[in-house]
Amino acid sequence: MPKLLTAIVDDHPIVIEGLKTLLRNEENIEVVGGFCSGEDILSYISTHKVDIILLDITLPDINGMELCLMIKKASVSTIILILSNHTERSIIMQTIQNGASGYLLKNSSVDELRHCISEAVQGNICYSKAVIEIISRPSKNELQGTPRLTRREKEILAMIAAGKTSQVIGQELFLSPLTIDTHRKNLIQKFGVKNVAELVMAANQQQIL
Amino acid sequence: MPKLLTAIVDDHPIVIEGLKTLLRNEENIEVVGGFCSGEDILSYISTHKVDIILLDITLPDINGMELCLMIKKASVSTIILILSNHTERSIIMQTIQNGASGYLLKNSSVDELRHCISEAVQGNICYSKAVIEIISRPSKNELQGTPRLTRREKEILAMIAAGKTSQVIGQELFLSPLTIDTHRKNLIQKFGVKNVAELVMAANQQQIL
DNA sequence: TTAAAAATACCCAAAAATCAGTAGAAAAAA
DNA sequence: TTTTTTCTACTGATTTTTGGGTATTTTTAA
Repeated sequence: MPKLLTAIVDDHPIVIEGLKTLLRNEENIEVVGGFCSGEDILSYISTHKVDIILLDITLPDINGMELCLMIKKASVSTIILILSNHTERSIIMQTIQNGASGYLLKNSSVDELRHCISEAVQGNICYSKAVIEIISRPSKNELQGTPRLTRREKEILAMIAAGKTSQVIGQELFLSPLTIDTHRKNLIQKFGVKNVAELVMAANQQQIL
Repeated sequence: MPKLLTAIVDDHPIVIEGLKTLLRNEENIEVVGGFCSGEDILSYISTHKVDIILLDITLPDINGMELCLMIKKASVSTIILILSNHTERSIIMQTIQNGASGYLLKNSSVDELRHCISEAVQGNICYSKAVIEIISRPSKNELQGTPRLTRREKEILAMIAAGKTSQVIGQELFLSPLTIDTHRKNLIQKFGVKNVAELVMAANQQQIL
């Protein structure tokens, strides 16, 4: 079985060296290079085959999330594992959406890295424990500040967010536009916001929409 | 090693029976019951220990995403695997955020189900192949629909989303409110929407805000 | 069954947003 | 340096929203 050609992309050369050392003992992995910028890795993969890329989010020229997309565009079969210190869920989700096969924090154990690599080469998506916690956790936070909306209110909120005016909503629901105005008013009050722009924003943050 | 106590929640009894049959041969799994509603499973777990719940999204009384949260609130240690036909990424992401440990489509193979269960009991999050494709595939919105915004437009968009009116924004940026109106108009045009509600919604979906 | 919550509908007035344009100045790109 | 884009600002008319209320009916829950 041929070794997995692995590239490391990180703006800190020390991190690259550390990873190289850690992976030196892995039987099925061969580190083909360390790269400090998005530019570098993109130009490398245009001429060389790479099976796995360990990718940081913070890079000098381009952010790792977008780089993900570009790498995948250049080479679909290359597996990307994010190795980052960023703990925001939005970033994690974005990378996965952009084609990454996993996300690990930099303090992950070698075991976790090994496991994620093996899962990833099988076509799975794999997160380190700490990342799973992040993904699973914030729902509580967001749920607490969430006002309880009635069925009608949720329905109308969605229609407002779709850009419909009170008149239109009234027509579609066979209600008086004045009723919709009342619901709109109540929504704005429940969320403690000033207008629909802020309302839609808040509803989005609380994942109601 | 004790068997994993497994509950099946689905509004179609046939699906429950099918799963029971499929899992009958599994050495480490014992199906403790099939439940047709959120109510049923919630009342069951209040008095019985359950290790794994195979959960459908479509249920008569409550949707599976919210049920996830409620189950986790009632019993943190219970592992939830979603078994659904819904293929929208937003639903998949939502369940994971609400504490599910995996998501499989109903046409998944038993092998996949087995693999996901074993990953899940180890504390990992696991998706079936088809689901990974959905997660990885960038949505139409994201591929084409993101308009290029100027610095000023981004700035003003954020302020609009914060619920500020043109007057207020104008004051804060030392610009005429009429200028802000123009920017607002351009934003609405660039996004191809009708008003700020839809604008904020679109900006959120495209992760600009 | 009775109380509470939700859904419905209205009034008035002020504030804000939307539509449909034009247009000069400044900054960035070619 | 020229061209293009961005940023700025305006007119004027119309529509919509927002803020302050009230009030009846229908559901839902205790």
